[in-house]
Amino acid sequence: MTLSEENYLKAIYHLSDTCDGGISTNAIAEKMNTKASSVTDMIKKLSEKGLLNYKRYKGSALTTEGELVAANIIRKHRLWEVFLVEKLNFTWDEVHDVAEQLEHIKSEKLINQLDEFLGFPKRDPHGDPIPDKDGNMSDHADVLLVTLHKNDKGIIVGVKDSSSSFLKYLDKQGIALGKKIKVIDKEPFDNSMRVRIKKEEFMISQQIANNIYIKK
Amino acid sequence: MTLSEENYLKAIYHLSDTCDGGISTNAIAEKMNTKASSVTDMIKKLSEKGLLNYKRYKGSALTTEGELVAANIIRKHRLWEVFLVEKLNFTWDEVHDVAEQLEHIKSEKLINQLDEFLGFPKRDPHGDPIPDKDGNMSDHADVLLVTLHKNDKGIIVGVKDSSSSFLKYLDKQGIALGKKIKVIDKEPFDNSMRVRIKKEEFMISQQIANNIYIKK
DNA sequence: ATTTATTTTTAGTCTAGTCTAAAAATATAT
DNA sequence: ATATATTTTTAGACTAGACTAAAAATAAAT
Repeated sequence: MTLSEENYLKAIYHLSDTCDGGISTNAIAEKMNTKASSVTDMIKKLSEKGLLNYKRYKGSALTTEGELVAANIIRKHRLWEVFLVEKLNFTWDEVHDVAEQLEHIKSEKLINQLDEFLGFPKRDPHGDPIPDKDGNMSDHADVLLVTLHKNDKGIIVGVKDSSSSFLKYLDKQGIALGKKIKVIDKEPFDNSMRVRIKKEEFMISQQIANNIYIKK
Repeated sequence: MTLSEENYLKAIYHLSDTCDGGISTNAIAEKMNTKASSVTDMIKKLSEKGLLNYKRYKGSALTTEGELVAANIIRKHRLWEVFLVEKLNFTWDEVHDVAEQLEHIKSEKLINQLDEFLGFPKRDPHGDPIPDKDGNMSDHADVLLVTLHKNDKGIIVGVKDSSSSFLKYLDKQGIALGKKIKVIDKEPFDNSMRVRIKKEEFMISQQIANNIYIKK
C-alpha cells in the first residue's frame, strides 16, 4: 500500500457515503485535486489489486476488502485526532493536517495500543465515529441542525465540515460538542435560525446549520 | 524535504559521528542499502540545497544547516521511541521500525507538545541522547563495557547496537539501562568477561561488551 | 435520430529516485 | 613510474505517479 493508493481509497470511501452506486472518475479527481487521467491510472491499479470494482466508463466501487482498508485508515486518522486534542493540547481546528500524515503510519500494534491508551474512544474531536478493528462504526443516526424546527431542542454531536475556518467560527460562537441547543425561531425564507445555547441567543445561517449534527 | 532526502541526511549525520572528515560515497551507499550512483545523484541535490558540501571525488560533509535538519529528525525519532515505550507499552526492541516512520511527520507543534507531554526526556529507551530544538545534545561521555578492567564497576546507560536481536538478548540476560554492573574477571585472550548484575554472574563476549555503554 | 456536450480513457511526456554498465578519477603496488 | 585496483561519476534506462492533449464512449438536446 503506497501513500497515494491509501489516499485514493480513503477518498472513494468518503464519496461512497454521500452518493451511492459507482463513483465517477471525475468525482474522485475533484476530491483528490488531481486530473481524471491520473485517476483512471490509479483505479486500474487498485482494481487489479482487488480493492475496487471498475468497468471502463462505468465508475468505481470499493470491494469489501477495499472498504476494510479504507475504514482502517480512517480509524487511524480519527484516533490520532483524539490523541492530539486530548493529550497534546491541539485545538479541534488544528488536528486535520497532522492526522493526515499520521494515518499512514504502518503498525498494527501502534494503533491498537493507541486505542487502548486513549480509552477506546467512540468519536473523534469533530464527533465523527471511530471504526473498530473490523471497520465497523456506530453511524450517525443524527440529524443536521438545519432540519430542526422552531422550539426543537437537541445536543450538538458532530460537524460535517471540519475545515479550520469553520471550526474557529464555532469556537468563537461558543458552539461545541455536547452543548444543548434550542431553536428559538426559524426564517422559512432563507432557513437561517435564531438559536439559544446556555442562555445566549444568536443567529445562524443555513450554511452553518447545514454542517452541524444534532442528537434529538 | 522529501522522505528520501531526510533519510540521507540522517545517515550522513550518523556516519559523521564515527569517521570524521568527508564521508565517502560508498559509505553512504552501504548505510542506505543503495548504489553509489544513486548516492551521487542525491548528494548533488542536497549540495545544491545548501545542506552539505561536496566536491567531485572528495566525499561529503553536512553544513551547519544540514546538521540541524538531521539533528531534528533524530530528535523526532528518539522522542517517538520514548512515547512508544513509556505510553504504549512497546519493548525497546520493537520501537525502531515504527519510529523510523514517525520521525518524518512534519509539525513543529506536534513534536514540541510531545516533548512536553513526555516530560522533556533526555535520553531514548536505548540510552541515546535526545537533541533539543536547536540540535544540541548532551553527548555520551560514557565508555564501552569492553574497556573496563577486572573489579571495575559502573552503571549501564546505553547501547550502541539497537537491533532487535541484540536487545532481546540483553532482556534475556537481565541487562537493562540503569542496572549496576561489576566486572568479576576478564579474559585477556578474547576480551570476554565474567560480570555480575544483581548477584547474578555470567559470561559476556567481546562482541556484546563492545555494544554496551557504561557510566563509571 | 443526429448533433452537441460531457465524461472517460488512451497515448505520450515529465520528475524523483532508483538501477546497471561503462568511463573517469584516485589510490595502491610493484 | 607505470600498471592495477578501487572508488566515484556519468550516461542511459526503469517505475510510480502525475500531467496535457487528443480520441473514444456515453449522455443530453434538438
